[in-house]
Amino acid sequence: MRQTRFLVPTLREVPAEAELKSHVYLLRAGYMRKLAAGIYSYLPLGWRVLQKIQAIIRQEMDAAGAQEVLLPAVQPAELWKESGRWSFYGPELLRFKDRKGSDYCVGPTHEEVITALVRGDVRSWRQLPLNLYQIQTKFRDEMRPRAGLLRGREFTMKDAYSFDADEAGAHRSYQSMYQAYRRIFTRCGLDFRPVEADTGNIGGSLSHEFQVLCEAGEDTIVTCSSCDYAANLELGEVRPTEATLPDGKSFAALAEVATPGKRTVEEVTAFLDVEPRALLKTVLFRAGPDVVAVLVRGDHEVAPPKVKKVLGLEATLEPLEGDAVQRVTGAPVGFAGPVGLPAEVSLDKGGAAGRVWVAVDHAVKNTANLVAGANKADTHLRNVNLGRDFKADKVGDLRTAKAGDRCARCGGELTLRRSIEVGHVFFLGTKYSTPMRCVFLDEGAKEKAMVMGCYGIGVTRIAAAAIEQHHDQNGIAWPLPIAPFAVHLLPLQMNDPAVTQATAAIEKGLAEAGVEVLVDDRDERPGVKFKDADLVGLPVRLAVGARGAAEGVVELKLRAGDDAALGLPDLRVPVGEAVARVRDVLAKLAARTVPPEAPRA
RNA sequence: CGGGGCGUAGCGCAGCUUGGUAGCGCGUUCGGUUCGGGACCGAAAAGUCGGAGGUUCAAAUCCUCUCGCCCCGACCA
Repeated sequence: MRQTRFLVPTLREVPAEAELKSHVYLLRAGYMRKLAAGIYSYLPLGWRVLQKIQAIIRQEMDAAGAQEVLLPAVQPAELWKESGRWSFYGPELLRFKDRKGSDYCVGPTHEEVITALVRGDVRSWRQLPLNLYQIQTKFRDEMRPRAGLLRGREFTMKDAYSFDADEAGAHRSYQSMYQAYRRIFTRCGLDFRPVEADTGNIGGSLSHEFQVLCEAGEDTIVTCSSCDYAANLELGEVRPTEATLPDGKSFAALAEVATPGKRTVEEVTAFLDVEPRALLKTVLFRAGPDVVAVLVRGDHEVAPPKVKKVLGLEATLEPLEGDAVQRVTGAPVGFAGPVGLPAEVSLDKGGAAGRVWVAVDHAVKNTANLVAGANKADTHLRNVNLGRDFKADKVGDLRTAKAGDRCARCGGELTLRRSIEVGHVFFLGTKYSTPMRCVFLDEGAKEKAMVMGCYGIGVTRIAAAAIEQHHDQNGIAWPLPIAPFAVHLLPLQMNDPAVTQATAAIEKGLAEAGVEVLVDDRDERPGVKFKDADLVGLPVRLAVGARGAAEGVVELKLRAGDDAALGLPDLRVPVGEAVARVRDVLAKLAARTVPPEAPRA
């Protein structure tokens, strides 16, 4: 491809709107342009990258037995009312009316559509398992789009849905997708971790996220330094510390202390001159009609997904609002404590009474003589102890992990790292198939709900994440499999016959060898071409200069700068050998992103 | 949605405090000299100053209201 015939509008200056490197370079190097907040046009280079990523996804999905379909972007409200999400999804769902006044939405995800499709055409156990996927533009009206492609409102997603006859089959489908995802992200050149994740609003019982390690990410994951345990921060398990609790005789006497206006951990610790770890923090949640009082130490944070899991709750935990706190504790916000909490409470006036659960984190159990709220305005209690002063319905791991905590599996040290979620797999069970009557007849002619899984990949987000992991101060350095072209060929003087001849010969040779090459045939000075080549970030650069061309040599250089690592001690390559050398280098680069598992037949 | 910031030529910005001719750099076009890490000289095109209303003889500048964009917090591929 000749660059004079290819739209690559590079910018010398950083657009004011961009901050993150991936965002800056995608704009500066001419990969995309913004149309509105979180909505982008992909220019030829950008579209080639997305197509490369999509091709990898298609290969792996097909190899895993999934079939590609394309579902509508515009969806009728009826379907969403059937699943209940028309009212639950919230303002992220872009809704509109057609000319007849009927409600529609632009699909943010496709569980409803796929379930409606499958229930109509799949009736027999003989047709299962079934895995359908699509690569499509999604729209989510995000409250805050940011960082270019990392969080757009319109984005490209691969979503897959599996349907099985039973749980065991569904687990096989889940595992198959999990392995396919590992291969996909490896092939995209990403440094990632599969982590245990919360099932969130999509529901289900099992879920993993694929997180790309990167400081610019919005997520935090915990990883163990000794074993391969990794989880989303909100779920990362912590091994309880050794009990420091003295026996009952060492409990100091319970005592009230006046703490006028001191509500927060900071205020109370400063006022009483104690460490945060000497405090007991009581956080109240609403869980349906019930209340959950979660007790963690002052230096810890509650992890709601863990609480939900430990208590085995169905309902989601919502923070309890101020007047409800007053109703439960009899005190204003800031003075809640475990001592003397009611066993039952009616949250809403005249409403049914709900239970008050007390869930205690290990660290609270293992620490003696804590300071806690007294359930009385402007008052705290000293020397509060589990067992003597209050009882727990459940003791468990309820807090967010901190760096330096111990791994629950092996006792190794936990590390917190920032990351970008590029994929998510969910085991759904019958969450959608039961209410939407997606059923089949089993071998005994008995009607059963299909067991489902759903699997998403952020295609556009992969492009951004790859740049976050592969760039330097001069621009992008694409991993070969998703680079828009493999080779950037730079004739440095367009008026030198030896240069243009050598360039044409190499271009032809590469084309015949099936190597994708972009030729910078613009009448620009060498400096401009080098700068733009660094910015655009193609893996291999071939520079053809007048001096070299006269001697019959060109310069072969890797964008990532690790030429020596690939056995390229000398940048100068004879023109006649250039194509062979490039193929050799490309083969070595390609070997870097081959998944460890054996290729499929 | 809350908090902060910004809208002036394709991009980056100045001008606004103290109203009066719309400017600079880059890019673009034409001519010339250059040619291995964003060259130089000369000429040129290009802006309803985000929009609406108001104050004024006069508004990019002052006032009001709007729209858009970016960044920080609760969500997710």
